[in-house]
Amino acid sequence: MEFSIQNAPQSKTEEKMQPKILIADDHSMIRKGLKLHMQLTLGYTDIEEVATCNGLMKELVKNKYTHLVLDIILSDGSTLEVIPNIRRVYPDMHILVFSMQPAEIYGEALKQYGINYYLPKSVGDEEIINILQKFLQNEPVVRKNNFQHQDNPFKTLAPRELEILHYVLKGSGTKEIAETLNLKMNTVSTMKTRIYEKTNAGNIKELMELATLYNVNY
Amino acid sequence: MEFSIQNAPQSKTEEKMQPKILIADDHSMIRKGLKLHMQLTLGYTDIEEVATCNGLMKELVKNKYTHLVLDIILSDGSTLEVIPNIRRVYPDMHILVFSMQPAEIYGEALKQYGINYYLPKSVGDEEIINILQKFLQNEPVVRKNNFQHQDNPFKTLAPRELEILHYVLKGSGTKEIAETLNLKMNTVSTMKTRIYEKTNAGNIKELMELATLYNVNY
DNA sequence: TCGCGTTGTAGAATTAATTCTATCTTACAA
DNA sequence: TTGTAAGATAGAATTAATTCTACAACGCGA
Repeated sequence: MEFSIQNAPQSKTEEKMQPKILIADDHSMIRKGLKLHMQLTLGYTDIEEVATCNGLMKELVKNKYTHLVLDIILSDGSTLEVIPNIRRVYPDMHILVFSMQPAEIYGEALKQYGINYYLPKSVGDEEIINILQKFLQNEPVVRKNNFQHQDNPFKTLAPRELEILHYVLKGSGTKEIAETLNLKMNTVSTMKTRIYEKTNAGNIKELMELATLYNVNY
Repeated sequence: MEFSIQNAPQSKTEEKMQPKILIADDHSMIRKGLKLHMQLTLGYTDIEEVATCNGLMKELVKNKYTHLVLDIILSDGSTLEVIPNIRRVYPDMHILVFSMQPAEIYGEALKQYGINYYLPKSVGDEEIINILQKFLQNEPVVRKNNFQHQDNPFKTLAPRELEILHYVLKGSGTKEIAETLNLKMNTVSTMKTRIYEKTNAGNIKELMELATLYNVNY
């Protein structure tokens, strides 16, 4: 995961401007926590909050914001759906995604959208404040990319493995797959093992998440 | 869902005591939000926080608390697992569960554990403060049980079954779950069977989809 | 063209998981 | 208050799944 490149400040004017911050999250306590923390600990005062994608878009046309803190999943949809629109209309907007999902899952997608700040909700208080501070001062965040799957992990799967994958993702059991494809169970097991190795998934859940992420419908 | 019965204050002494509050949640921003809000808005000052079940139990023996605010799922397990222990050792403890799960799912289980306060994270700021206030003043909370979703297949699950479900949805295997919860594999299997029966799910995929649909996720 | 990694397949051995049955407890309705 | 259902737990038997090993076929780079 690579989050080190950061948008340069667009102009002298903006650089001096106090950030105007908008938080979008469907949990009011997260919004309050972020807001109070930014106000009390970091000293930023100009902070608004919304709970929905709809509210987010409305608020954006109503006021000029410089920084957005977005959760991914809101009650009326995913911000992933609206980020491209936001990017189109406000190309200079600074966006930080603050989500429950681990960075590995959405990192790829977010990079494509030019999102350089990603903060998992699970990290500690100090780190949150630390990253937020950098974000609001438009400082780049350097992330150690201790492990990166630059590439779609499914593209290394052999044809038969993809076939097996299809049934696995459908929820079929080993025996059932073996019967359907006229194979021995150990054959199917072997291929399942290879699928898990190649995708680095640790269990069905992870495999399904990866498949969703990379749009592997098969 | 019926949350109207409330523990009576245990004694005159306790009634006058300032509540000593412990928050358990795995998201630091939720903890901070709750804490700051309780301090700034409600004026309670004696508030500690922990992130794990383990930390929760340790903190409970270290200090005498009167009120607990608990998320259900922490990184090292479900508080459903420790609530019975807490109840045994501290029968008078006031407990409020503050969770992402809809009340319909866990409500039954929590009622069995004598938890009378349930607060979904999705509700608004004002309501959170309102319920928290009542909780901390040991006032009963009356809930309108006008909720739909009679057909929610998860609401028929027993407490232990919900616990098992949690691990199943995480992708854990039967053996792993058995070891984690100190059970025999056949016990876990039996409960998995019941979960599948009650939810009418035919395989893990369907179970996960149902869980997503009904918002029963970690 | 040779060799080596990948693919597709299984046998044998082993381990994980389920099923079927049963016990004990508790809650609850008759 | 008593019988019955639901819940939580396993033992024994059985079945499903994995692992470890192997091997033939294919493809491709040196």
